[in-house]
Amino acid sequence: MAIKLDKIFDSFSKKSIFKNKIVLQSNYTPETIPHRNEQIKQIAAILAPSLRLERPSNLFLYGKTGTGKTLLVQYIKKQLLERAKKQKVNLSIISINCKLKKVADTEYRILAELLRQLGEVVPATGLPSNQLYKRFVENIDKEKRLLILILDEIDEAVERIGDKLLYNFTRLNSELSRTQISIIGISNNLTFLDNIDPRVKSSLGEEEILFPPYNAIELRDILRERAKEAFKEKIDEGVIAKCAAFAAKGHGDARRALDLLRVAGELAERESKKIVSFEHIDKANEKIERDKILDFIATCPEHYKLVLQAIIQLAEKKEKFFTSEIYSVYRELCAKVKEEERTQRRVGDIIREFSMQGLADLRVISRGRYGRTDEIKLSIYPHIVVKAKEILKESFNL
DNA sequence: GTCAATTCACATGAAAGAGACCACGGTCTAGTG
DNA sequence: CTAGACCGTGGTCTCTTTCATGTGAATTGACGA
Repeated sequence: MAIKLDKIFDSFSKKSIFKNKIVLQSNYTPETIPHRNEQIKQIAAILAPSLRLERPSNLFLYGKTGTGKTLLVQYIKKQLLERAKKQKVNLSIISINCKLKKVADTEYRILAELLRQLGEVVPATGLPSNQLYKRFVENIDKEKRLLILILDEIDEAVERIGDKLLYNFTRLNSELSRTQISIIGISNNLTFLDNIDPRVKSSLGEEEILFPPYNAIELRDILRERAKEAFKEKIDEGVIAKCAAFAAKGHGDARRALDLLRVAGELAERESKKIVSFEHIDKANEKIERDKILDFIATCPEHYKLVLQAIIQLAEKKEKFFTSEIYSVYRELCAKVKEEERTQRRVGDIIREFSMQGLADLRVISRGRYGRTDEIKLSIYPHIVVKAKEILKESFNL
């Protein structure tokens, strides 16, 4: 065993094809951000007053995933803080990602996370949230300063907990005597502002900036720049183009493109190749997809697995089927495994979740006199289904 | 033949409950001087 | 007298159930040509 591992470690450490892999990770902030000059200028102009301790307008950024919103805001945050330090301006910027599960996806957790970033110790649960709110207000109002609050992916949070908290935040300035606060909201959902409290909308959207998706050419520039940093050898232009094309086919998601390149690099490395080739991109694309799905399956709760098992069983017999069919197969499975069955209402939600995760295609169809139901289709590749079945089999040791 | 009403079989939404986890303050114990 | 163990209360969070309401087109049946 030891010898075997040694071998693997050797081949691994001997010749990495990466010079600096971090560059390809999504949380990396590069020196330059191509094709976003317009947005940088706008945001910088809007936030500039903060350096004179004047409250900048609230700002709302929206655009699809991987269009550089978060990246850009983090970049400007860094610059602003440096500048503020130099000019001795009491400026604080805290940013949280409202989507992070178990971190900031509820009202309590958002407040707790904010407080933590302000240096307080907050228990994970147990306190009433209005107490946290009070503590938050007290904390930021301790001394005169300007606070910029970056709420990343607020659309996710509002969907879960409503716009009450957001409303409170926008009204916060009237509660504060010393500190001024402004909010930067970031949303992936383009229509997010349309269905929230109009008071919040007008306040939060004092300034709005749209991030359009990158096209293939822009993606190529981004990739080329990062690849130069990340890899030892120069990456073939064709490979980069292919990567870009893959990502552009979606909706111009730069994060995806970078992931693709990184995983392709890892694959090439594992094969002890010096350069990344076309095939690696294809394989990487597949691997990312597969890992995502299998990981979800492996970690999802028991009854999700049972429902999925039911879907897979049905999919072996026919292509499309209805909720009720899944439910009856699911009930049989529950009986077999001696699990208490969930209601159809619940199973319907689980199936919806699967479709969100890209495991199934779900379409509401009306069969006229014969009712209305969901038509479901398994939408994972056969070779992944095989793996999925293994995982499922193992997890309820049938 | 046409057209609106009916009807089916769920979807979808809202609310609320169960049970796990946790903080806090009060009370009870045991150990100390 | 005091530190720590132990309780009860009240809070959040996730998963789930219950109850209520919504929905789109095939079917039905009334109606007029």
